Amino acid sequence: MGRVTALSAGGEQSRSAPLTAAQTRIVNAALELFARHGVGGTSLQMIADRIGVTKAAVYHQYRTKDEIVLAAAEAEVARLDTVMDAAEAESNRARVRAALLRGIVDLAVERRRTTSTILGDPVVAQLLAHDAGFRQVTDRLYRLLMGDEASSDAYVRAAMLTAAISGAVMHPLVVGLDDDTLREQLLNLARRFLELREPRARRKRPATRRAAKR
Amino acid sequence: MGRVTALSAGGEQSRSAPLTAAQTRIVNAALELFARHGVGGTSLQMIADRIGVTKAAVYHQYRTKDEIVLAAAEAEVARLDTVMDAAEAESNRARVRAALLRGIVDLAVERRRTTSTILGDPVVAQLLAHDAGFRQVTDRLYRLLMGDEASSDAYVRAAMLTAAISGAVMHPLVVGLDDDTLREQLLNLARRFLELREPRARRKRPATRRAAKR
DNA sequence: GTCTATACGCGGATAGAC
DNA sequence: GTCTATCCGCGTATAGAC
Repeated sequence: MGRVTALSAGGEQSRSAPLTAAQTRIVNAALELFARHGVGGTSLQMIADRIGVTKAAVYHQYRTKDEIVLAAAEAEVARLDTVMDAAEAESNRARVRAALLRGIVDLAVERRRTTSTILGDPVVAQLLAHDAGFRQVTDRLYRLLMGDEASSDAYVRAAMLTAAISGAVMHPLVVGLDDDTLREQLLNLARRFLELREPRARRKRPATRRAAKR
Repeated sequence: MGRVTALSAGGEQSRSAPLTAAQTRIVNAALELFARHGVGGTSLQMIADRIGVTKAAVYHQYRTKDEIVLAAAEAEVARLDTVMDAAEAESNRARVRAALLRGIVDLAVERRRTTSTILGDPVVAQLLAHDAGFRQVTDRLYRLLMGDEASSDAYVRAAMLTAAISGAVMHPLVVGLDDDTLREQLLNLARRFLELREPRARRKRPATRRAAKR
């Protein structure tokens, strides 16, 4: 199971092409601006001004704004990849899922003003849906979460769980909560949601492991 | 509490100023285009072209694009208001919550390609956060969902539940599922998530009380 | 009350010089 | 790699026609 993926020393990104110095400057500036003004509210001019160059100079590095958005999003996604690497090092499937859940919640809370703003944008979602590297990461995530189950129940469950975590951290209802409280409650509820079993056997510890229904 | 709002014949909206004929045409066109191209990807020109007028004619009805987005969003939110009206007619609190949950899930699935695309947009969320009528609706929703509970657990729970439902319906994992299946699974899991109780004897003080002001 | 004509500034995008 | 110059579409804005 333990597939080792090569990570760059900077830890900035893993699969896509390594960034040049100029590109790194652009992506970092973009990440800060996206978090503050949203993706649509950030212009190439703002990015250029922040670095101290002209709009066309930025344009020379990335031929379109979408490419910048994609590069910035991939930098965030790379963090998820790292979390999965760590989780996958655990010994059995239950431990892997537990470590993964904790890692995801930690990540979501830690970057509740950054990642969610970027990855939550519908334009970004559209872009990432067509990105091979990103799909690789999400596929891995869903496989780790649901195992080999392919039922509609498993799909909906995984969709709800990821949507709940990423959506809750930037939800208006919880803006007043500090990171520690949010993380604790989120992990607690997410864990129990993931452990929900089919309504048949209600909270009755089954003695034997149920046969894979598949 | 059960305020009866006058609904236009089309059932389009409830609390804000009633729309003129021209405004209704614009909002309807905007809703279709937003669902297809996203909010940021829809220009005033597209809206004007679809109705068969000039851009300036549209601008004459709504002085800014944000006003159009707001009007369109409110038309969607009005549906939620109707669902809450129906749920609140139930006899006791448990029944109200059950009817509400079913109504929310039905609504989310029915408009899985419309509502979520519009209300999920961060720009729209920002706009709605400053809209009095919208906050009234969401406050009512959260009160019906959580009762009078004001604990951080209740906040996180409500945030996760609403995020899970609205986020799951447009999640890549479930695009292949038909509406009936999605609705059934979603309702089932949402119901059980809402019924989760606080586990006993599991207290670990965070101790550090930091001012959560941001 | 609904629309047209026209214009301004900004944003993304491109070509070519240094 | 970075620049200037230029293009077109977009949101915004005003004045006025029916």
